[in-house]
Amino acid sequence: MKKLFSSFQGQATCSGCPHRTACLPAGVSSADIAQLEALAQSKRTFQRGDYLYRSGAPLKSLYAIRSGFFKTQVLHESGIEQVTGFQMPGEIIGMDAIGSDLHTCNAVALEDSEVCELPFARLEELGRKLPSLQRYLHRIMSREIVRDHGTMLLLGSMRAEGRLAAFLLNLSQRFAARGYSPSAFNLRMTRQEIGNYLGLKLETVSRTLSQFQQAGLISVRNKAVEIRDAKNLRAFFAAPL
Amino acid sequence: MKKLFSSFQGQATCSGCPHRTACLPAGVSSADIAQLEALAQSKRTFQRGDYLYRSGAPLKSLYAIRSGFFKTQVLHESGIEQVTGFQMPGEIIGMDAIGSDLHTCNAVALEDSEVCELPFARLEELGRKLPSLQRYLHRIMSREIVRDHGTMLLLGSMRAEGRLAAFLLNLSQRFAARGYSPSAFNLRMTRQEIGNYLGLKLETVSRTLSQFQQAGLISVRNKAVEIRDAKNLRAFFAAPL
DNA sequence: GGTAGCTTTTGATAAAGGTCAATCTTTGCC
DNA sequence: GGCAAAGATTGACCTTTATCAAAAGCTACC
Repeated sequence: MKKLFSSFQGQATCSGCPHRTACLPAGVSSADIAQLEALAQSKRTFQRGDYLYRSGAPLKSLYAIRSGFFKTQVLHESGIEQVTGFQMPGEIIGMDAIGSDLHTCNAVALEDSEVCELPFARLEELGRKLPSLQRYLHRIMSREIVRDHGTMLLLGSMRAEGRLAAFLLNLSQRFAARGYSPSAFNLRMTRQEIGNYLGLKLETVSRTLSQFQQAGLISVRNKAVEIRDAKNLRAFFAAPL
Repeated sequence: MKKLFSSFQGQATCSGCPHRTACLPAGVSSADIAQLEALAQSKRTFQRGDYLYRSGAPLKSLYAIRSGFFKTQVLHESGIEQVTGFQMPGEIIGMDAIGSDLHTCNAVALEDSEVCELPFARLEELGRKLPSLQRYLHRIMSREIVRDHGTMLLLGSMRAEGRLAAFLLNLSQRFAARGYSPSAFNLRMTRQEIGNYLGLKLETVSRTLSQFQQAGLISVRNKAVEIRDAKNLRAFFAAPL
């Protein structure tokens, strides 16, 4: 069989996964984990730039990120694109496709990554049998809606400083939730990608980061970021739009 | 029993509802409609400015809009707010609350309106019995995610003209889908609310509408809008951000 | 039916962020 | 290890949209 991208098929086990407390199993009662595990049978790997799925592709599965980083982007017919989010381990992606049975955005690996594949038809079916799984599925979809509302607030009501501050603090908090340092981490995306996500040009991202550094709020060197003054960074949430 | 806002309890019937083909029942096989109808037992009415729910309120129900118009808005601790959408008859709102069991935004009536109340616990339970309902619930949540991605694209990648053109065309298309004229309709929201939704100030909204009128693309007089040249309005989708 | 208070429009000015360009740094490949 | 390509920084300038202000149009309530 021909290999697509750099995918490889492997066995995924939730019980041994470091993200089991953040990922799907977190919402599923322990008695039912085995059935979920049976469903998440295959694991695929990706290299930087590989597509997990493309806009227009039929809905097959949801994907739990096991390692690595992804971005999702929507494309407009005019050629413009908008990054809609950055996803990290333990997060589930692909829910955009449920409404129309077609994916409506691209998901692209930002670094070498692994995902667990969750065939959606079987997930839905299993949800009918396991109320905890059904509930959890609803929860993660709702949370994506709430997250998107937060991004809309950023884009619609905050200036460049506020957007970037919120972005950095959000990454910090998500790293912390995974047991990594909340104050020192590496950005997996370029300034271009950050800017596209935040509705800013890459030059503005670069300038604003430099400005934060000047002010002693962070230190940046390329992709390496250290948050030095989270309190005052948080204070940038004020929106004179 | 004390009346909340201007609510009143009444009987909702899907079979006689003009929005049955757009609303929840559209996805539910006709044999199962009766069970859904039994669930949507109560109907509530609202006047302009009334809250359907508020941020922080516990999840109780989803709501199908039967008549009227709502806006949803998220609030930031700093006091800023962002309108996340405008909802019209046949649309379901309240899904923001499923993730945390608390509402994360306000829903406010823009004019006198009626909603059918769908108690969420019973909806979820019924979903386990009726695969078509389960599927439909998943679909509407996914569609809200996709809609939000579209709004993020507007906010992140388009200039004032593009945002407003997209906004008008989107309303047009949704009115058309409900059997109203796609070319002549009344805005239910103020310039202020449109601007808040689109990340623009009300003056910019007003100026851009005037500019569209000058160019012969639309005619506006207060809330009354007529789309005169949808083709060229569509051409404003180009994004020099 | 008149008046107070929104809402909308339009103008003048200012500020935020985009554009263009040059330079420097990092990364990846032969 | 060197070189090409991609990514990041910084500066000068310009466009877009916000801000402030004034006036006119609607709406609703007494």
